[in-house]
This record gives sequence, C-alpha cells and structure tokens, in this order.
Amino acid sequence: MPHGACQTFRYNTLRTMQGREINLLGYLLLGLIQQKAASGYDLRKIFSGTPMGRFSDSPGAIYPALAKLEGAGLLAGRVEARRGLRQRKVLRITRTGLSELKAWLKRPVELDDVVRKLDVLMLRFAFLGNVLGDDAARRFLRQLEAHLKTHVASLKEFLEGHGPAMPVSGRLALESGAMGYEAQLRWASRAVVAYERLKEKVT
Amino acid sequence: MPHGACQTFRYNTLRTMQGREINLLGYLLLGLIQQKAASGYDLRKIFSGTPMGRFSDSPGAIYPALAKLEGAGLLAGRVEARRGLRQRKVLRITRTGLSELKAWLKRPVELDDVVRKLDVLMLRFAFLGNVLGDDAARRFLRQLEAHLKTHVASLKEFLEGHGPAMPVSGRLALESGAMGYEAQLRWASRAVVAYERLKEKVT
DNA sequence: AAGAGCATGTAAGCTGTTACATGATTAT
DNA sequence: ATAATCATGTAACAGCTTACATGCTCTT
Repeated sequence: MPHGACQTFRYNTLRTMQGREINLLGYLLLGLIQQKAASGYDLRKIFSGTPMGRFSDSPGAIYPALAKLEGAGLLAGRVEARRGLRQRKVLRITRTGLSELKAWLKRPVELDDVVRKLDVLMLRFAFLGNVLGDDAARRFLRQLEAHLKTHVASLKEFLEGHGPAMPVSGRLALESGAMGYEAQLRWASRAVVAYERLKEKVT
Repeated sequence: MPHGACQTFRYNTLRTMQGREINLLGYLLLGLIQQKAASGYDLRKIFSGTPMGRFSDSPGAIYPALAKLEGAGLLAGRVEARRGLRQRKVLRITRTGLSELKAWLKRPVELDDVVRKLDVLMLRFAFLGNVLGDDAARRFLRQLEAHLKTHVASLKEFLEGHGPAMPVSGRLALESGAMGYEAQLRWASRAVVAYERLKEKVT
C-alpha cells in the first residue's frame, strides 16, 4: 500500500505508457507506410531528405522500430529479391496496423499536447485528411484553434505579469515562443477556412 | 580497420557525444542555477509552473542530472538545515561550471540547430544576455537571423516544388512549419533592433 | 486522522544514438 | 582498385519516464 500515491507534481509528460504500446516513431512509420509501402532504407531517405523535423535517420532507431511493429502484426514485410542488388524488405500496413493508426489520429487534441508537443500534433494532422477524411481534419483544426487561443492568452498573461522582472534576453526568448504560437493560431484559422471552402466546392 | 567508414547518411542528430559530456538538461540546470542558487525541488517547481516548454519536472530526471553535475565539480551543493522541514540541498554554480556554461553559450549558431533544435537555441539565448552580455546576444541574433532566412527560403522552395503533389493536410502541415519559422525570423529581426536601441541608449 | 505540500532520491525498462558489421553493385 | 550507394541489421551505452520509497510538517 503506497501512502504517497498523491503528489503535488503530475509529471509533465504525455502518457507514453511504455512497454507494448506504439511510440511516436512507430506511428510515424505506420503513417508513412500507409501512404506508400516502403523499406527501412526508403524511410531513412525520407527522414534525411525532407524537412520532416526532428526525426533521425539512424538505422539503430528505424530498424528496431520496424521489427517491433512487424512483430506486433501492424506491418507485414515481404522480401523483394531484386536483380543483383541486396534484397530489400518492403513493408506494408496490415488491417490491424491501419486501425491502430486511425485510433491514434482520432485521439482528441489536448491542451497539454498543444503546449509541449505541437510538432506531434502537426504530424498527426499531416496524416489525418488522408486517412480519416476532411471532416475529421476540420474537427481537429477547430480543437487545435481553441486550445491555441487559450495558450496564447495564458502566455501573454504570464509575460505581462513576470516580463518586467525578467532579464531582457529571457523575456525576448519567451516572447519568441508566444509569437510562434500566435503564428500557429493564424495558420489554424486559415486552414479551417481552406477546408470549409473545400467542402462548399463539393456541396 | 573499418571499411564502411564513409556512409551516405550523416545521422540527423546534434553531436551529443554521450558519456562524460553535459547534455541539454545539464546546461539548462547550470543556467538556471547560475541565475539563482536552487535546490532540486525549486527547479522542479520552475519546470512545472512556468512555460518552460518541453522539460519534465520528474525527479528521476532532475536529481540524477544534478548529482552528475555535482560529481563533475560544476555545481556545489550545501545542505541547509532548516527549522523543522526536511533538509534541502541548495546548489550553486562553481567557477568550472560557469566556464562550461559560457563555452556552451559561445558556440556558433549552426543551420542544423535552427532546423531541428530551435527550442535549444532559444534556451541558449535566454541565458545569453545575462551571462555573456548584450554584444554576444546581438551577435547570436544576427547569426540566427541569417540561418532563418536561408531555411525559410528552402522550405518555400520545397513547398513550391512538392506542394502541389502532396495531400492537402500534409501540405498544410508543412506550411504551418514554414509559418512558424517566418514568425521566428520576424522576432529575431525585431529583437536585433531592440538590442541596437539598448546600445544607443548607453552610448 | 487524513491529506497535501516539502524534499530527496532509487530501480526497471524502453528508446534513441553512436558505432560497428556485412555484403553486393555501380561509377570513377 | 577505390569509393560511393544500396540495404539491413546489432551492441554498448546513456537518458528519460514511470513508479516506488521515505519521512517530515502543516492544515482541515
């Protein structure tokens, strides 16, 4: 019976719930392979060649992650014997894999994600329209917009309260963060409009 | 004699050079303690209470990191016996610690940092003016500005080239990234001006 | 008495980074 | 021949997250 079960701090982390669950890299791989079947090498090239942000093209990250997903039945690999070149294992997403991906994409947008893991949200959004359709993308954007408004407001409040007492460079650094979120907010609002127009066209 | 010494991929990572070197959390702690001597608990509160971004207030991260810094002689801890409450160990930065921090802050701004680790750069900037003075902060900002211009241009080029062929949500996600960098660029330019004005006042 | 806040830590387990291993083909 | 590219992996190691352990004080 642990008596210290309720602490002041609630660790600042997304519930990763390590172990059997799929992590960020796993979902990214799932999403990319869903778009187009690919080998580990293909994926490494995507990471090194496109502005895909923070992801490393290191084999020590990608191959074990792929092996884990294949072991869990979310990906199915087929070895392609090709003329001459070393054989490559092309991975396809399975039905289970696709439904796991969809479940991830369907998760509601939390304020905490907006504050600490905005890049992850943008990654989810990048797959969203493709996998779940435009309606889901619009819903996502509206949730994102609402949380961004809240967060920008609280950053500004913090700056007004603590800013004058902070060293110049510290305050400027914080302002840069606030401006970044404001830019995201403007983008989200514009993106909502873009999607609404898309819908009208169809209607 | 490894014959595969030269590979196509240069892993997308900052040279962390694990082992004895100080990592990001280490520098962050060094920087905060330089501003004001603090206990592990104080630092945890800072992480959980202020918009300090992606850092976790988990004790399993902070206490070992502090112990490592203390072991390396970069921090010096003194246990404060306080009336009643459990004793707290207040950490101060040592001369060696301060010079390590300065060396980190003095590193040139690389394009790769701008692309993948902008938050780290902003963290460095937050300490920069305080520790190295306004001139260093201005130099930093001008380097940052130059790299941001390059990166924004290359993102736009990528979008013009590949954008039309991408799924809508994917393109939008990329545009959001580009807008974020543009916002940073505007901020950097403004911050340079703010610092120039500061200098004129003194002169 | 219970619970929250103060305060410091440890242990297990997963992930990612670095570096190494392997080996075939194609361009210089 | 030599180097680069295609292609897949493993091993060592360090870091972070989660969860647990401990124990004091102050408020309700």
